[in-house]
Amino acid sequence: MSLKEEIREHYFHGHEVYLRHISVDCVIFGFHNNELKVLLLKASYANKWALPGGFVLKEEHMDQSAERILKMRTGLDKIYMHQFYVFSDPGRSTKKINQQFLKNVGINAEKSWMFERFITVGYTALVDFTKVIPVPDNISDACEWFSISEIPDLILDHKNIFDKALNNLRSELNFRPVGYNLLSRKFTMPELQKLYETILNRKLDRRNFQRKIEATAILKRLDETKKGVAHKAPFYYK
Amino acid sequence: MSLKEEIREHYFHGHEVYLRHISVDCVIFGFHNNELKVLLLKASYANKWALPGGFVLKEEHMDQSAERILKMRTGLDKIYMHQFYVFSDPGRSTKKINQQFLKNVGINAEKSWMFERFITVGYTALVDFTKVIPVPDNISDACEWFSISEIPDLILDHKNIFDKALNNLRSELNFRPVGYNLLSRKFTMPELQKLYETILNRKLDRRNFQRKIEATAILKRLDETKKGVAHKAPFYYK
DNA sequence: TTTCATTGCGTTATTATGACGCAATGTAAA
DNA sequence: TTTACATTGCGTCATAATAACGCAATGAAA
Repeated sequence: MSLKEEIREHYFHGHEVYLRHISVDCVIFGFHNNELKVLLLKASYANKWALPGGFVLKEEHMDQSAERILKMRTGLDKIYMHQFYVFSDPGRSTKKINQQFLKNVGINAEKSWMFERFITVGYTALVDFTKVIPVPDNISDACEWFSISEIPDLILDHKNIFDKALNNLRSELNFRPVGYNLLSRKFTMPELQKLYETILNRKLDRRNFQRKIEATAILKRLDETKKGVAHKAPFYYK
Repeated sequence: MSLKEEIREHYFHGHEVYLRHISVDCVIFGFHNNELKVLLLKASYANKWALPGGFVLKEEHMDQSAERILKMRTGLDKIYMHQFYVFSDPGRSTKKINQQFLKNVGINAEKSWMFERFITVGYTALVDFTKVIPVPDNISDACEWFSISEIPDLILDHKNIFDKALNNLRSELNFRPVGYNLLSRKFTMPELQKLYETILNRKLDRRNFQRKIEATAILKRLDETKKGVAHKAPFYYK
């Protein structure tokens, strides 16, 4: 099936496969070069970027939809995903953007389930940056990581969704040791601290940080040390 | 329009007014006689009880749907409602229960948007028990308060929804002074403490409790005292 | 060999939390 | 009228959690 046929199929018969009015948007966080990143898709039809999203199959749990979307965009499996908010502003109309998209690919449509109103559920995932192979979906031109300090223009209310996800991550970090899902299996304390500082957007005391992490998280210290600049840096893993 | 016609209208044409596949369920908490209560509807067609629920109008924000449902069941206006979770298990089929209901009222239907799968968003509200006038909806026989220690059999996954709401309330109470939305404008410290103890399901130290509340919440102490048994009980209001 | 940024492992001060003492109050019983 | 007593306001003290900082050891770079 050609891309155009796929799109036609989706717009004219997607409602036979997916639930109407409901979508899922994923805010996928990664960490690289001491920067917190988020995975975005290039929605060239709107000349903007977008969060990876999708729809809920008729017999599918929404958590599974989110995991399916994550898998398709990153290749990653069995990552814990967490719903954080429902966005239901009736003003978040996807109609215009879908019509523009169809026009671009040369499809005429008066009516489609995709023109109707959508309520979207936001999900977050914390992934190991190095394990991700970004794959755009078939209506996007690119799938790339963006530093959270340099988010481009996003379609619809995706900036709002992203902001809420980041706030959610920040508050969650305070009372759950969820951070090292963003790092590789092996990491040093300074690396973990840098990650926390980036997410929380403030400096932390090196010594207090180490104490607190060792108290709350179940980490195992390895004898191995890092080869780099100054002094030993024992490795930890979860 | 007769009730039967209303029901027929809802089952056969409701999807022209509401979004398909999406519902809202409200867990409305109150406090009375030193007990935490929840408002339930008698779904006699299933011989069980149910959370007050409803659907999302085509041009309505979901928060407004929840407020509309609250208003209809309690008469209360402008109460802050808070979404706490999306329930999307494909196993939560409303089809059977709706068919049973239609059979009871003597309507035949092969097809209806109400037979399709629903994803529901849970909302909580904390209300002043004394201000509520419970009103059943037109498919229920009663609307009553139940102590949370004596929840009857609930339809579908409503018990699960209720449990999640209660957990949500408990954890929220720890870091936000949200409790006195459940009390009248004027209340004493012992009353507020009893409320907290009921929600958290454990005893609290009287003196430490007072200290903490006065530290976190913006309460104003009145000169007025309670007429009752022993000693003065200064009144507070928010 | 020296320099120096970085790290591991501490101390001290401050604040938050939990457990409890005690005198004052005001209704109810004597 | 007097006494008893449950309850309240206001306090102390011990412990735990948090924040701020000292210092010697390390090991690559100068």
